[in-house]
Amino acid sequence: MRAERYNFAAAEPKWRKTWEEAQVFEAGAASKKPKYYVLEMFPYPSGRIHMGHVRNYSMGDVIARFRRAKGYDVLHPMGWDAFGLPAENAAMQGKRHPAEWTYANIEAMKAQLKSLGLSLDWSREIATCDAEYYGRQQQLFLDFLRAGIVDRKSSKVNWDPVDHTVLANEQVIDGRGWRSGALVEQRELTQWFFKITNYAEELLEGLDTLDRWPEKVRLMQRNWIGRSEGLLLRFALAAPLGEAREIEVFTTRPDTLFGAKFVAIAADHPLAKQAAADSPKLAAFVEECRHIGTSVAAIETAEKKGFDTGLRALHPFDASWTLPVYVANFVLMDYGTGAIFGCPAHDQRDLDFSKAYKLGATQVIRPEGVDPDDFIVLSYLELVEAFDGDGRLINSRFLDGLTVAEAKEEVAARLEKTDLFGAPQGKRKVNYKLRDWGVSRQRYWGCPIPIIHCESCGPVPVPAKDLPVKLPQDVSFDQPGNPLDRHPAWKNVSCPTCGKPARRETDTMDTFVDSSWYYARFTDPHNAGEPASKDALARWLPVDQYIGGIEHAILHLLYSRFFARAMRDAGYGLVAEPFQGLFTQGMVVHETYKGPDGWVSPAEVRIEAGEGGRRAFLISDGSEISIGDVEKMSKSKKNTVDPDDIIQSYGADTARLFVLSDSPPDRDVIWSDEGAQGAWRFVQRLWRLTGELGRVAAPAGTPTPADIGERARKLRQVTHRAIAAVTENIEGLRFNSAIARIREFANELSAAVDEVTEAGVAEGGVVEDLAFAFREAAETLVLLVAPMTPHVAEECWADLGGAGLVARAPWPVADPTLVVQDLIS
RNA sequence: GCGGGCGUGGCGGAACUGGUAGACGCGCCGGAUUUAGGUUCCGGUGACGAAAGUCGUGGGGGUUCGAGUCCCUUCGCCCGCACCA
Repeated sequence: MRAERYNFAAAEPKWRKTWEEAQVFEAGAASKKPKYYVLEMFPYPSGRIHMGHVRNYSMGDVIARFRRAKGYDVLHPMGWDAFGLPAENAAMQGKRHPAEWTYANIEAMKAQLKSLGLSLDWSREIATCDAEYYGRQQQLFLDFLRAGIVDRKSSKVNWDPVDHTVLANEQVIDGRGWRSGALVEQRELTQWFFKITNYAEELLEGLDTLDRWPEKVRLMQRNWIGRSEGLLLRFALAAPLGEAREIEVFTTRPDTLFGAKFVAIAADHPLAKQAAADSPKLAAFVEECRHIGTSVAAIETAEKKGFDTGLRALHPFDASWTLPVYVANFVLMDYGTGAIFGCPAHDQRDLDFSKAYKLGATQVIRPEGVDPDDFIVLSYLELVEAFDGDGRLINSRFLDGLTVAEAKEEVAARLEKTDLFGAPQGKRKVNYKLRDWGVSRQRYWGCPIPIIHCESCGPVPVPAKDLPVKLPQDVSFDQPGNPLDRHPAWKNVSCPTCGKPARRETDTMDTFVDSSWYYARFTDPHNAGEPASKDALARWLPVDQYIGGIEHAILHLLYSRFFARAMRDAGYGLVAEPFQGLFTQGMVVHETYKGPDGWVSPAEVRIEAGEGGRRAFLISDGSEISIGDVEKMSKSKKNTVDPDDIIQSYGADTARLFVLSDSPPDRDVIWSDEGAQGAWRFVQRLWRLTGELGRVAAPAGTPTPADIGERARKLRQVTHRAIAAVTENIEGLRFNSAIARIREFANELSAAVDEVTEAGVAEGGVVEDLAFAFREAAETLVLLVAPMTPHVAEECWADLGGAGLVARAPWPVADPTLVVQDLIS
């Protein structure tokens, strides 16, 4: 007896068990098929999944199921980005060991993810905190070291005083630590670096090949790499200061050299420090510059300030022409050489500075087709905007009349031939904003850097046979800092080379290292001898479709792109671009509620809708509260919805359907209970409609009747047009449109059933051709909706008497002759 | 400042290379069913109009037989980067 309502609570676990037992989702079973690798950014095991995860993984699952149906061998794995600070913080507060905390969270989240019915290959599960994983990462580190991609150098680092660790430049936002929010201090430390700058050009060029990435992300990376072509140029000092007799600057505008009015150096520039030694006032100014914040507000409001060092620089083309040397607050030590020459007429900052210190300005470039009288100013104080466009050179001696490009070339060519202190005075240089990636972190819960420091031999790699260097379990978190540093038994070892007493490197790797190669590990997740076999990498990489949040547009994605190249150069034969297609999904947002005592969670709120609009009331006492803006789900605003609650009351299919419908996947989707109910109704409707269709459809396996009548042909057209449209929409990742089209198809089928029922054809069996068309329509509906709502699809499929599992059924193919529109004049 | 995205009913949003604007859903209105429903089913729903019809894709202009879509111009919102020489 067919149940009137679809019972998700019984059906969902049943089908998940069936899939698992049949190992439907394990990759590599049929390697003759073409491969398709779909990957969603793996989660941090915080303990609970949130709606963002549901959305992210539902999208990936639609793609995985769709591709599987299209005949691909699909790799769709899942794992855990399991190292990181929260585990240590939890350890400090809750007295639980980070490992215990992390693995418990993984278990809890895994159960939640499983309840969503995702078509994941769990046999490939990895956690970055497993020695099985991080041991291979240590191997990679040593491979990179051998390949010259790892460096150890003393450098100024960003020190987070709250988290007691070093941060990469990418992890400093507005001068504050990205996690702690603490003001970052500068410290001089010896650190391990990955030489990502060696790959700057390649990483930049590679962006052009990524035509399935969002333009926005490619641009963000391009800006981050920050390539600029220019000239390194040395100014001789009129009189030496101690040993120093020159200043080197970097410029992208050597053409404006005859418009130079001053040279400016950063407050941290060695020359500034030297000059400050003899001048208390200059020293005070240098100190002041240090304290100016680098926040957005500070930069916008900061005046251009400077201080004359008293030094004078000689113009490269005219030794009788001296330029004052200023320390200036707008010159950055960590870009270029930390020194510039200022051309006020053609650079806004230089103009502001020049006006403040009365340094003058000479216009040396005039746009073409402009009346000189309209362009040339009598006094530079009349200049409001520096002209940085194209034109021809004026007031520039031998450069006069040349274009900007020609003048750049001319100046570079001349200065490359000019000698200054035994070397060419100028040198063409491509400069990048990108810095080397400092990976040392003074934390416990991370991948140990596999190095032993020996007084005689220096830093010695841990021999391959001793990998993995495992984290010790017996550590304490009763004081700040790195517990590894306070663990003598672990720390003190003998040197692998000379056998003398030595100590282990106690720093661990930045957790971004862990996530920079996990996509590669998934191809061969349990390989105990190497990160992954060449065969496995060759079989599966690159990832065909990667899905995740825009927040990783720079860090994670750039590091991963770097790692793929580094692994290639270390002999793993990886392809350069790890992610062929990238999709950045929008957030799940929810309206907020505020009562007299602050934010109220949706679970405590009852919504009443009427002609006066929607109103919110507290369930507890019935008092009315206000409805606020729709915002990103967050604990602070209490506007979160727990996926578990939704799955409990509506089932996984409903949750999946809703996060995929309504909004385009790259935009935010507003979660609302009304919307969830809409999805719920459709899941129920699928079941009901399948029953109705089953009543008028031919039995499974009925061959196409020779004679197709008009009514049947119309129905087949409806079916095949739906196939074509839904297929196209899923391929284009327009899941919202795909679902809309499926609902439309369902509406059309309802109408068709009504029609035949009214016409009386249904009772006692419809005619053969129509019964066949209904059979086709019913199966098609189930097949099309299966990637989104896989459980109910299986239930309907079984009810229709379909062969095998929907999860294994091939995707329907649209008949072109049925898809073409009838001509309308 | 530089860059990216967007502007369509009460709301989220459809509309392929120009071809019936508003698919699909939410909400709302009406009806039905039920011992019982915040969760079921059916119908209606851009605006104005009694109707025929007219007007409608941020504003203005243009190309075209035909424009949400193409061109010019203008207004507004969101996001990212930012003293990078």
